[in-house]
Amino acid sequence: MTRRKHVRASENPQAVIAGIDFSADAVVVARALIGRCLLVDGVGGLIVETEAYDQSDAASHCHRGKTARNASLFGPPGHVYVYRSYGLHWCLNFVCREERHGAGVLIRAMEPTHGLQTMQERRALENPRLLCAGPGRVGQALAITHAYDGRSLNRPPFVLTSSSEPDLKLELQAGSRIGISKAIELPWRFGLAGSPYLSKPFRNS
DNA sequence: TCGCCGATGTTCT
DNA sequence: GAACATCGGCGAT
Repeated sequence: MTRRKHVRASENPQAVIAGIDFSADAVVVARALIGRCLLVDGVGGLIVETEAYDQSDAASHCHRGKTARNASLFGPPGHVYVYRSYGLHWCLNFVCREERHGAGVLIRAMEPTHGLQTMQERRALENPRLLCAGPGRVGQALAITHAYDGRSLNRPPFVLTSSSEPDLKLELQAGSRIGISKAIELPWRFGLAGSPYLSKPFRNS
């Protein structure tokens, strides 16, 4: 029997964080992230909405290759990619797949659980339901800036942990991604079913 | 409740 | 010059 050529992602232990193998496909990582707890300097909550972006996908920042802005998308998996959206908002992504390929998961919404008062002050907003309901809002609530671009999710200020109840069955929803005009047919938006903290409800299908 | 609009950095045509 | 992985405010329904 010949030696296996296929390199299992688990052979890259640095890419496994909180039980998630970030060298897997963006869709796999995007689904796995739902229900995980993300803290930045001790502030954050449960991830309830994500979107996957892949190099083969015309809507992705990495589709047209590496530039100064998206360089960290082509770096090691399990790191962070931060970009400025519409010149105003900082949006948080997790890099996945292998180096050189470029792929990531956009964190679109969270359920605030830690540092609620800090997030309310940063957002100048009381309503917990709207604190992290959208990628720009997540960036503001967690005080994300370009300074975090390229950092490892495995090191401070980032802490990514499994759910406190690992046996809990999370019901996931999938649908079209939001705010894009290309590749809208791909059902690469994922969310925690029934969560009131989503940026937008999922259409019933 | 809906839709338009302005703010504005990076990239592409 | 236009598009863009957005958001909040405003006026019209």
